[in-house]
Amino acid sequence: MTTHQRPYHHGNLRQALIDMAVTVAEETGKDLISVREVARRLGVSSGAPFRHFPNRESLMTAVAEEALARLRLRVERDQLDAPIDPIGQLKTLGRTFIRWALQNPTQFRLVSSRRLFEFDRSASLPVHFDAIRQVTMGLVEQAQSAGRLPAGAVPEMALALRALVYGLARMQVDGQLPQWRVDTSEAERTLISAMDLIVDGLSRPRPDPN
Amino acid sequence: MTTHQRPYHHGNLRQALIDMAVTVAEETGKDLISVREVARRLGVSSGAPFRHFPNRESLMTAVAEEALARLRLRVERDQLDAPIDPIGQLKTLGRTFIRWALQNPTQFRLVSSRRLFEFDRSASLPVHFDAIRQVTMGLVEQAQSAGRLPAGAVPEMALALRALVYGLARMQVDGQLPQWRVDTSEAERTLISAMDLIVDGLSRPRPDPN
DNA sequence: ACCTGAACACCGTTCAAGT
DNA sequence: ACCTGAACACCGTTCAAGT
Repeated sequence: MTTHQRPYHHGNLRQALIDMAVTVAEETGKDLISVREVARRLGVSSGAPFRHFPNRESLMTAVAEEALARLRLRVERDQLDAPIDPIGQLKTLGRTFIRWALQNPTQFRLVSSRRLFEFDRSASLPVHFDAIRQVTMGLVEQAQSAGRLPAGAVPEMALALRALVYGLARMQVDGQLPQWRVDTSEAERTLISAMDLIVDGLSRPRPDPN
Repeated sequence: MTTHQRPYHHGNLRQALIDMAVTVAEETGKDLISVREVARRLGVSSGAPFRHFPNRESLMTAVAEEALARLRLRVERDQLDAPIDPIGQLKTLGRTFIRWALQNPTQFRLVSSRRLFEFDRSASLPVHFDAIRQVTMGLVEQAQSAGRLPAGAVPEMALALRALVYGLARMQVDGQLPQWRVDTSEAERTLISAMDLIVDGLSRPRPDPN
């Protein structure tokens, strides 16, 4: 009976701003979105976003927080179905990371490059980040004590393995794969198989159970 | 005898714009520099830069072209003094890349992320990029036929090794190392030793010469 | 409580006019 | 040939006023 005029109050503007920020970044291909454009696309005035976020940086922080929480969840969920051996679990971790990055390039860049907000000013970002890092280090440690990975400082090996998957994912997201003669359609396959190549090259055979 | 009033014509504005763009990016910590600020800092009008570059993107392309040419030169020069064996040469290549990235973070990000210009629209960027890629693949091939690296597709192994050093360098430049408990003062050492850990873990002993 | 819309100090880019 | 400076259509952010 009432005409569906947009109401004066939006209702859930905060979440809508977070979602629209990602959409706009994806559509324009620019990481630095315009708050005015986000507001425009949501049909609110240019000042409205600033009722929910003190500035653009804090809107970007909210986007990053949501994204990293999702990655952590996916890491933890995927580990439940992973093979029993630590090498297989490390590969699963790498796959989860690469797939998430390729499916959420905007959020991946935002969370990773941190140029659009202050990572440490967030309560949740360092916590989620560290949870994933602890999973990585735990698997490296297990693999080493099972004799499946060469000895060496755990944090350094974990850093190197993370750098490998981070580098692979970023090369794709940064558009470098065409220069490496990798077709977009087979990007994910190629990245995962490049990771496997390194992990398999590093890993020692399962010790004879006798 | 004449007072040193700034002359109407700058003389070498093109190069000055390229250099000042990097300086401003480094000082502000923002990759997206303002052309107006660059002009202001050089004491020219806001329109002057557009006599030398049709738009900001093309100024950034010029910065990237200069930077990548320098990296290529450094790669080629450093290879001359590298150890004779291909594993040592691969490590030297990785070191060159990591050091360059850490010493030129702004240019590294610009060249790598490519979000501020069109990589393929440049005549020189793809050429320099490919030169470095060919060096990488050549070393991988040599190492494999000497039995020092596990067998496997050369392009994939080269991609993986590049991703490793790219990832390591980017983690530092993106400010992630504090979360990995790596102190800034020892960043370079740590990254290089993480790379060595992987390359050593991958490499097979030199075959007995008998 | 939340939103509007004018205002301010910025941008990138253009272009007629100056040297 | 190269540079100036006003102009235009944008920004992020603030804030009095509206609902």
